Amino acid sequence: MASASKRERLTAAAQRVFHEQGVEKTTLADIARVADVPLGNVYYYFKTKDQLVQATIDSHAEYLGNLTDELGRLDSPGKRLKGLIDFWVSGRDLAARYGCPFGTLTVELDKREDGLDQAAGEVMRKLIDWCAAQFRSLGCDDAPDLAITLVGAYQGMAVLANALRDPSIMEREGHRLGEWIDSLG
Amino acid sequence: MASASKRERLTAAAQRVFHEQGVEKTTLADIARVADVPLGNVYYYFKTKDQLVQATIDSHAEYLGNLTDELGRLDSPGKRLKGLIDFWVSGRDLAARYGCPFGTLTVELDKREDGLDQAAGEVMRKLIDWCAAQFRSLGCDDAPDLAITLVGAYQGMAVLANALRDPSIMEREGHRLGEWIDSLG
DNA sequence: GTCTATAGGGTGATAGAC
DNA sequence: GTCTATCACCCTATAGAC
Repeated sequence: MASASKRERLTAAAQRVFHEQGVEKTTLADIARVADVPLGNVYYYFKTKDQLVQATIDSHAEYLGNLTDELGRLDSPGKRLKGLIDFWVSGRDLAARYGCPFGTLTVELDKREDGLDQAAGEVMRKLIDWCAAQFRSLGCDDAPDLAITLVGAYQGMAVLANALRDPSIMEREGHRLGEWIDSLG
Repeated sequence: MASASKRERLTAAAQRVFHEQGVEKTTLADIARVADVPLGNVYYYFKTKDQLVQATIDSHAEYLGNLTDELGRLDSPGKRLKGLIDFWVSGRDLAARYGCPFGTLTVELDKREDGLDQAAGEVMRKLIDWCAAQFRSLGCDDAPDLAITLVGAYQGMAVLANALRDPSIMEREGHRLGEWIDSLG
């Protein structure tokens, strides 16, 4: 179906350009050009720019859902958490240039109060809850706090890798987090 | 001097509004209104919007410089680092609503490549270097890495406190960081 | 469903009076 | 030094042909 394909191309383009330029600086013309769709046609698929932002949040949520589903097949909670860390580190070059694809979007949307900020926060909470479940399986009684520490460490290392334009920060911090997980199991 | 006062009012207004709304979404009219200065007059003090962004970065750098100078008077590196953590935690309510005042600015500017991104990165590096000096005084041989971990932990907790609109995250994480510092000394 | 043309509103920046 | 008026441009969104 050609229309579904165009919608997907627009969503993918929006996700990429929002990450590289930020939401506010990005124009619908930017997204239309990257998606190779005429500008006026964008409005057939998304009635407002905010709907493209919502589609981007949904896309991140779906991607994270698939990722945690896959990690869930690993046979121990420690392996699952370390698998998540490996995934984060594998994105170090992109994070060093444009920041965490989902974190920077969340930070930008959090300055608003129109619902899109909460939508992004819910996706973040879902990831934290998944981590907390793994820590609980490891036998930790302060699992929710440990989940905050883990996801916070990732968001923080992404901010610094981005600010200093240094992906190796994420390798070293990822390694440290891996040893931390091992020390808990 | 009235002109210096207006310049300061514009800088302070820019810093506040950039934090609350983000740089891209903020108009010069927003800043002029908050500073109580007529719109056209802004251009007498700052020839472009980017110069207001640069003034904001300089203001953050000066504030952080004053803070580390004050903390430097404490009589042990452990107290200095924990003093920095206390300062971070004391800003938890603002961070939960709008993120770290300097971190969110850096994240937004890092999507550019016009020099303002590097200017923000240098201020972040200065803070990390100060922390590294404290860890060195504590006798740690991987002081630079520990500094990255500490500042990264702060940036990360600020992102999560903001995304989840929960300042208590910064209290708990701040407490954890304090115990971590104690365990090193 | 697809696309062109354009409306309508707002933005950064400037010219020039005082 | 201070401020008003306004330009020139760009953006989101719509109307309507095909």
